[in-house]
Amino acid sequence: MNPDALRGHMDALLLSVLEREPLHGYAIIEALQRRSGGALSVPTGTVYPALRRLERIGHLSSEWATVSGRRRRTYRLTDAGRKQLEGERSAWREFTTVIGGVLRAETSG
Amino acid sequence: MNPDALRGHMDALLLSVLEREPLHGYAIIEALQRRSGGALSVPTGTVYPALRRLERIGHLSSEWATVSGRRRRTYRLTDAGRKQLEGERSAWREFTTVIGGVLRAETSG
DNA sequence: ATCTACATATAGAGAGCCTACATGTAGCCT
DNA sequence: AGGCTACATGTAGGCTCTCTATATGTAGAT
Repeated sequence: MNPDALRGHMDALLLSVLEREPLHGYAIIEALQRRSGGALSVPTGTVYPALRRLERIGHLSSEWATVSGRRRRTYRLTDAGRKQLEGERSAWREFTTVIGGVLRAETSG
Repeated sequence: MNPDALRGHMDALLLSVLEREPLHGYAIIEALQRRSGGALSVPTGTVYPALRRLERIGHLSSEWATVSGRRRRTYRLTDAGRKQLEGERSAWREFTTVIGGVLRAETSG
């Protein structure tokens, strides 16, 4: 998967895996990999900064926990984040329709 | 359309509009707009450098022409460009499948 | 002791899309 | 003559995000 292709879709992915339940960063990476059937291996250097950014703009909130001696930062969707996820989903549909339409275009012009 | 979403898909769009016939930059911009039903307004500052880049890596070739007093640089697909377009199309299908799958995921995990 | 899995974080690089600006022709209108 | 719009190409610089590489530390197995 070309990294550049993920641009602008990372937020949607992260919000999406957090929709059902709060997760910490490491678990989010695993969830993305599992849900994508192994196609998505998003590096920590991408995910952790992205999560912090999403928290900064109010789409996520986080709290620390210690589980069996290891510190975790667990993120959950805020109300704004849930609303944002809706927006991301409809943006995704529009995006695929538009780009897909151009790529498929067999008609004149 | 969020600019970042286009990242990594610009090449596919440009190669795609050049598939049937050679076009110059300005006409390419119009073609993208027309084919997308008005959704894509790609600025000249994006298109012209991108076309040059695609020529540099051998996916396009160009030649100058003067039409009614105005200079045009007309781009056409090379064989490599045509092959690349195939690759872009299958990459697009995989991309939408993977991301779409994660965004839609309602199943456990 | 050493290795792997778990867990978070940052610095810096790289790339590409955008805004803004620069340049010039043609044609229409006043 | 002057001004406006459409046509046509191009570059400089900014911005933002993703990635690579690196750092730090715990737990558990060998």
